Amino acid sequence: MGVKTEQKQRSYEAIVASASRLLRERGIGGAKVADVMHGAGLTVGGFYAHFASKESLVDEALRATAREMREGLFAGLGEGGVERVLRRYLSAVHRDETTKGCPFPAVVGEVGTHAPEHREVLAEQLESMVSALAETVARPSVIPVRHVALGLVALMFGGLSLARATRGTPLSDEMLRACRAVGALAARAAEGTTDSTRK
Amino acid sequence: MGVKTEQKQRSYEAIVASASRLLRERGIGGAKVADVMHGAGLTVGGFYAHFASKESLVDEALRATAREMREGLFAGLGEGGVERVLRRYLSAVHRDETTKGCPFPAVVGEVGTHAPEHREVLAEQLESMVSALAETVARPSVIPVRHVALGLVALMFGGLSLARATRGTPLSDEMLRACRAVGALAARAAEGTTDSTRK
DNA sequence: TGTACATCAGTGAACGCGCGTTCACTGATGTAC
DNA sequence: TGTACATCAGTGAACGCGCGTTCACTGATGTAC
Repeated sequence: MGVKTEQKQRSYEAIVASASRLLRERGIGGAKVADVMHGAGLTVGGFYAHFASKESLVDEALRATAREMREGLFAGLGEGGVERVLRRYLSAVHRDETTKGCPFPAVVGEVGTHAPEHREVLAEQLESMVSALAETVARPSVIPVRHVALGLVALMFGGLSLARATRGTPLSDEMLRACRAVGALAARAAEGTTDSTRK
Repeated sequence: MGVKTEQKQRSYEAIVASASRLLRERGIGGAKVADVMHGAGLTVGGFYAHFASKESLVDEALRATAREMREGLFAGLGEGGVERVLRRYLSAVHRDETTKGCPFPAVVGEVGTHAPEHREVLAEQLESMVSALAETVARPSVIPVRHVALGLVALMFGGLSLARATRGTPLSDEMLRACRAVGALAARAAEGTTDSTRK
């Protein structure tokens, strides 16, 4: 097991890439096996030569997309990079390019309500994101750096999810803007900086 | 139209109440028509004497649950009540009682990915929540009160959604606690209060 | 070098199941005379 | 007061469709001799 020809490996990667797109765009239920295979240039029947079930494909795509997001979002950022992360994550581009970026808005609701089988993988990927974000939080901090990171992840995820769900209404852009402002405010307050009037 | 016997009106209310429970617990896709009717003490076939489609039931239940949440969450709170709202919303009880409370964690992901037909109703109910929360934000504020409310709603929604999706893992409780702290920090920072070391 | 056979990735139709919706029917209640 | 009929809320089986999964088959590639 684990031994694959090059051709099969290429197909496997095409399936994961297609699933990664569809999972973010349509969620777990919306990423249908036939559509995923079609997106990989293959047909339905071949799927089970690569994965034991749709469930394991979703887990794999969730890991792949979360890692990809971290690589883009935190690239070249260290301590003090929080505001840049907020601007990248809570941008109109990120909201509108639904096949790329963060997978959480498309899957968290489903995992919370009727797909607990993905809870472990989700928690593990969320933890990775929190840890990565914590690296960009300024020290010293008036509350634990990890708490700041957890709160900011909730704000970012919440803001993006709500902005996507209200796309096309005035609330959507407003939500992104407000979350960037409130996130920056919280980050600076945690830092202890009292210059709260800075533009 | 609009004319109903008392009996039919009672059945209608039982259906909406059942849908309100199931919608919050299982989301739009998980709130199946047969289950909703069974929860109301009726059978499937009778559904279409009350609603034109599942879609209109979901809209109705979304309005009902969001209103109910606002009535509980903001009851007896005025300006300066933000921290109490945060403690109520981001509590373990609210996370665990999935048939009650906020409907957003169960529906926002679906509306964003594959149920745009509920976008209008969702946006309207979200707007009501933002307005209600804005009433509890302290004035004067260093950024618009409405922006503070938008950011806090995103933080609250995001924190509750993530805590529910990771229920049972250590991350879940931690997320609630961190969001309460970061929310309070942001609210105080907006207020201009510099006493950021208050316990 | 050629022939027979094995291996392997992928195909596409079919299966089983669940869901929203429809519809002929039932049983209770009200009304005309 | 009793009988025939209309109305109305609800029943439960059936329909059509979509989805995850299975499976007999195909066509290409590799290997033995």
